[in-house]
Amino acid sequence: MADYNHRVIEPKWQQYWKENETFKASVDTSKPKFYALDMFPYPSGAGLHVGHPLGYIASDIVSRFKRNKGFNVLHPMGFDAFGLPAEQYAIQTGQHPAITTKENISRYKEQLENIGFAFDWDKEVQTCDPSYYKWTQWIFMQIFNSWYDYDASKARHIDELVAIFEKDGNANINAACDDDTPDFSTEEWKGMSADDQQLMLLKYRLTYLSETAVNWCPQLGTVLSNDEVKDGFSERGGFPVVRKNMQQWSMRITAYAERLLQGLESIDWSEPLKEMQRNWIGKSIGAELSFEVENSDLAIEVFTTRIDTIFGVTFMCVAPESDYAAQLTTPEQKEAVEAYVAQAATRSERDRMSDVKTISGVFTGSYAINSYNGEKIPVWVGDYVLAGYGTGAVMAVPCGDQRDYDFAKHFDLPIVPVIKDADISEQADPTKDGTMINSGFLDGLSCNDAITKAIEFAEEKGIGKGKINYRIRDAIFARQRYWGEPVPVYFKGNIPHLVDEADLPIILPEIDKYLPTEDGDPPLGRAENFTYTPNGETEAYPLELSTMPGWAGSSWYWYRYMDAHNNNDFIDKDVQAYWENVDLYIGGSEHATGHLLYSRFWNKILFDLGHVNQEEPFKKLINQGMIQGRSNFVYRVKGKNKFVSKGLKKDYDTTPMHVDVSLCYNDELNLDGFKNWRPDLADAEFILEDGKYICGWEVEKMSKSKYNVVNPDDIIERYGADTLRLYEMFLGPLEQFKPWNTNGIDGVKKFLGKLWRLFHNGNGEFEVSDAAPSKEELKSLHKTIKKAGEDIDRYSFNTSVSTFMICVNELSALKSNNRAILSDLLVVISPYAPHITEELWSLLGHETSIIDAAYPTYNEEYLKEDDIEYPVMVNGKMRTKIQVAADLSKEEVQEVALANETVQKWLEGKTPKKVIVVPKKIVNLVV
RNA sequence: GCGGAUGUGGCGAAAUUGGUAGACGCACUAGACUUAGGAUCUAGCGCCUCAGGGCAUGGGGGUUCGAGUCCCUCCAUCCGCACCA
Repeated sequence: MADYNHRVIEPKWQQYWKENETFKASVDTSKPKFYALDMFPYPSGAGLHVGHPLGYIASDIVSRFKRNKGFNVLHPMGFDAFGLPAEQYAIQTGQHPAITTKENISRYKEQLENIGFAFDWDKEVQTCDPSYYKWTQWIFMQIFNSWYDYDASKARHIDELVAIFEKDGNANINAACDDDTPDFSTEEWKGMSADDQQLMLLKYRLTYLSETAVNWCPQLGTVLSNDEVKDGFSERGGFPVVRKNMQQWSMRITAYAERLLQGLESIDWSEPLKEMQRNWIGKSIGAELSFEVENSDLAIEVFTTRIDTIFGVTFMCVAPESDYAAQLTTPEQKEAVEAYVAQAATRSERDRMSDVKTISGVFTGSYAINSYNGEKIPVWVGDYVLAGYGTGAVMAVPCGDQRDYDFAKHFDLPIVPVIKDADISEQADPTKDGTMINSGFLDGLSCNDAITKAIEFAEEKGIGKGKINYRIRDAIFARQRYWGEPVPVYFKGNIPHLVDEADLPIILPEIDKYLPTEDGDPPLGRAENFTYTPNGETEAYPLELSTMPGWAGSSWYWYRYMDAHNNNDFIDKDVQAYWENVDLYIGGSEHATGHLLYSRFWNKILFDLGHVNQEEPFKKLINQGMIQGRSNFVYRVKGKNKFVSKGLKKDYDTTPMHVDVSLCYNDELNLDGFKNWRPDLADAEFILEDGKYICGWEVEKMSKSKYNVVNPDDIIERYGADTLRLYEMFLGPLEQFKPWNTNGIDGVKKFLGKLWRLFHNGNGEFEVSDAAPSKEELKSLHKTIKKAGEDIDRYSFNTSVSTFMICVNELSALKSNNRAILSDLLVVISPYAPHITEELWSLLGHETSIIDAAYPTYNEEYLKEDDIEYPVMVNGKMRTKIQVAADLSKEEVQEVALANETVQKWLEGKTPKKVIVVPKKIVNLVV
């Protein structure tokens, strides 16, 4: 073999790894473990583009590096295979989503294999596989059988709750439950029918049924997720979407709000990502307060973070959707309020959000009593109050809250200042520093002291208490769709029961059409005999017709990889104890408040119930930046089939037009290719500059319609997988968003050619020397070993590629072909460019894969300089450079510097006040 | 509005702890070898200046012998949340 030929080498080694099961990982307690995980892809019909593998390449590099370092590495891959596009395709074509999914997966696998990843395919999981979703259903059952004990701060088995109810009723427990849960005694519990007991328990279970609003599209006959709805219309088809209440499964993630927040402190995630989760959880510390209503038994409950401003409350405001609105309206105001509520209901969520400037509201006719000063305050309905947050009612303090202020100004309600020196002539002042005025017994206190005092008062009078509120809502756990996991629940009457564990999995049934039934049931309603007969009974009961949401299968998959073929358990306890959790997780930040939050939630439940030994699933998380498309443009002269090169376009009236990026090389248009691209361009004419047609470009999202999609297969065919891998890393920092730009790829390809030539003589024959390595060679190598190792520790892959280039350049300059040097160098480069290094490694005569080679350690001895050059500065300005031996002390360097002629001249006989010698860097004399 | 990031040559970018800013690569220029190759090798490549030297990390100010890095302030771009009481 002569020249470096990736087309021969790469398939050869991919085949070798496959045959030898090189990447198979199993428990080995003699070695430390390392678990590298990628967010598994949804296999879409479009296949992979060059942006997808970015994170996989990074995790692959770390995996291979860790393996060379002696770790037992688990690096699996699988597919998040339930999802909407396959179902959509099924609705249109009638093809079963399983077939579409299977085809897409095999395409994805082929593409992934071409890149040479060190995946252990034996551990592959597919969420749509019954042997996988059996355990998703099993986990659902564990969650169903749990309740959350706030006193113990953990989930416990529902049987323990039943035992408590039997002993003490529910008076003494502090559990997460529905808001409308009544108090009951032991006797009352025992007096309930079995069904009523079940309905009561459902109010405590960590997954429960409740009425929730969904986006219902009557024309499509289906429920849509929030991101499928745009401005009140379905994204697909543009049909109107309405809010509709449906009985659905939810997961009580709110019970875990505090622990999800606290847990962030213990994990190594990026600050922006943690911040996103914190915002999503939305903790706010305040107080809950109840206001009596004049001439009524009702009380209005509010949540406030500023109870110190209680004396500044001049009105109350309730959300139009809240029950308060109807309850508090007096007969005189009935007509006005009903009209307002009806009008508010027609405005879509989005209208209300985008139109925050318009102030609207109406008086209910009722008055509340401020228990702190006995004052009568009017109760209004206003759509700036949200039904979904807090209690759906607020105490309005116009002096301290801008929305209350605007409302008060608009309806001419009083504004009472309660903080000294706050200027509220133009707007509210929400700041919390100052002393209280007009505030009765709070006068003279600071805001913080006033909060404490006001809460004490409320507690004494029994009208309120300190409270922590969270913004996070329970997660809806049902989709009225076909292509998802069936929920392992059947109904006796309206009471849900779990199927027997032995009957798992509940297989997704075949149906004739992937659409809802005529009477509006989900697609599963079409299945024949989709029923369940409990053990020992003869009657068949209907099964739940909703399927699980997309996030179900992805909320535990990292555990299944550890023990993918286990038929007896979702994971073997010992296997889990060995692999623990994920050491490095790489994926996009778009999952910040979805997958990553749900996964932490489920993991905590599994932890509480004793199924896993780690409370957090992902120790270290990196968000790889998206690779954007780099679109190319040609400029058509208006009204003509003539195109003008970018540099000359200012002289013409032109319209830009996307051109396929594969027709451009370094932004120069391939004219013949362009003419053949589309029939209407066959007789296109060009106005060239310097004989070339130069295209314009812009960074956009990679998409088919913009003709900027780059397929990794094309890059691999032309440049090779090793070049692709190195180049994606070389493109810039992993976390950064960056456009794909093939312009620089030649440099990386050249580097691999140079590496190849280090091992070959001028005739292209393999030739290495067995001579002892020279000092320069050792220095170059050890510098590289050190830098590459440090770079991986801080996930700086782009700088490592530079380091390799420098090393290869240095060795070429030294005409080095030393076996020992090159052998170590190969191991260092192998995580990045596995194929070429395997080939050269085997040419060196090694019989095992380079992935099992020991990573070389560097020796400081070789890194020492003979002489060090110190710039000598006087008052920070550079004067001269001195050469000194590397092992001189600071004082000795200082002496040499002071003795230097140029420096002497500058100092003009003066003695510097201060001399700063920075080791191996610089000498600075301060006069 | 709130929160978070980012800002360095023609371009992608380095600079890990405050210590010679621009490593490495692309593009560009010149040359060598060839006798067409999108090959390889060598050299040059921030700006100004005749030079000594000066100016440069979004703008302005500060701390320091010394600032891309720390502090204050303003500007621009991107992302997330958004009437959250």
